[in-house]
Amino acid sequence: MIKEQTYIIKNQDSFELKHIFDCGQCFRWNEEIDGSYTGVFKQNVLNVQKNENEIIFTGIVNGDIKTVVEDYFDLKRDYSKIKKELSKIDTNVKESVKYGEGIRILNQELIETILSFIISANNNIPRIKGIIERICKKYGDEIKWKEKSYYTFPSLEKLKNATAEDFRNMGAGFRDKRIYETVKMLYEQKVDTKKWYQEKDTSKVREELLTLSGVGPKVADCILLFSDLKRFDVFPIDVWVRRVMNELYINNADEKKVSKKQIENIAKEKFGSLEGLAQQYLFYWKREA
DNA sequence: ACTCAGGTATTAC
DNA sequence: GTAATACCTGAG
Repeated sequence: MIKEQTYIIKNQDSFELKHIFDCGQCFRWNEEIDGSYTGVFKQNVLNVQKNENEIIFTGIVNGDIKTVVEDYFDLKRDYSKIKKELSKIDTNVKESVKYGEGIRILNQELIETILSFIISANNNIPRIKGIIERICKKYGDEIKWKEKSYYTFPSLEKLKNATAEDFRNMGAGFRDKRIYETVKMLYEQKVDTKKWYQEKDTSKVREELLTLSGVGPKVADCILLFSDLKRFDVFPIDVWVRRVMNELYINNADEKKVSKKQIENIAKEKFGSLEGLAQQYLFYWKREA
């Protein structure tokens, strides 16, 4: 049932709007003048507001809002425990965890995450967001709420007739062909995404992701970490992560000369199976602070 | 005018 | 295998 619903939770730990929506994992949440955030995911439009000790979720939601919120915001996971574990590693990680204590990794739809991060390549955030919005507006479903129109991220069924040129017209630039080809591959099921959810070995899923056009190592890791595949044993390496890892553990005078392999090894050794989350705290800390 | 931005694909050693 | 290079676009 799609209708306007409200859900309030009290005394929720590890939940800060800015940390969640501004830590680089998502592109479709925007801050309102009152400090709340509004976003679209799946078939939902949601506004999230945080006061003293309560968080208010309101919007047009498809299904039971409590279930939808708990799933999307990963509320069943014990972030306090994770943060405690990470804080033991060293003072740097401890400080980064403290800085981004309200981070939660969202359970975002796989297709949306794949295409969004293909668009993110060598691009900046305002522009990434603009391209995604235009694609949603053209191919997604409209949802009206409080006199405003929102658009869902389109299904493969909706996207399958779009040409590379169409994506170019959405402002995608040289990524047009990559989006087009990946949509085609996904639609024709050249990869079996359903299987990915059962596969325990993350590296096997990663290998298949890498066959998609526009998906390289960094984008693949972002998809594994930020989509509902939810793999924490990955370590997306971008310029910020390279910088912070070099500063903290390597100290090479020329940051660009630090090899990926070196960073990966240190990450695995120091952070183990929580490396993806460590990456996120470190990334947010270094980029914002 | 010129650099830069959550990298990837392509081409060259 | 690993190292350079081109690549849309628009904001600063």
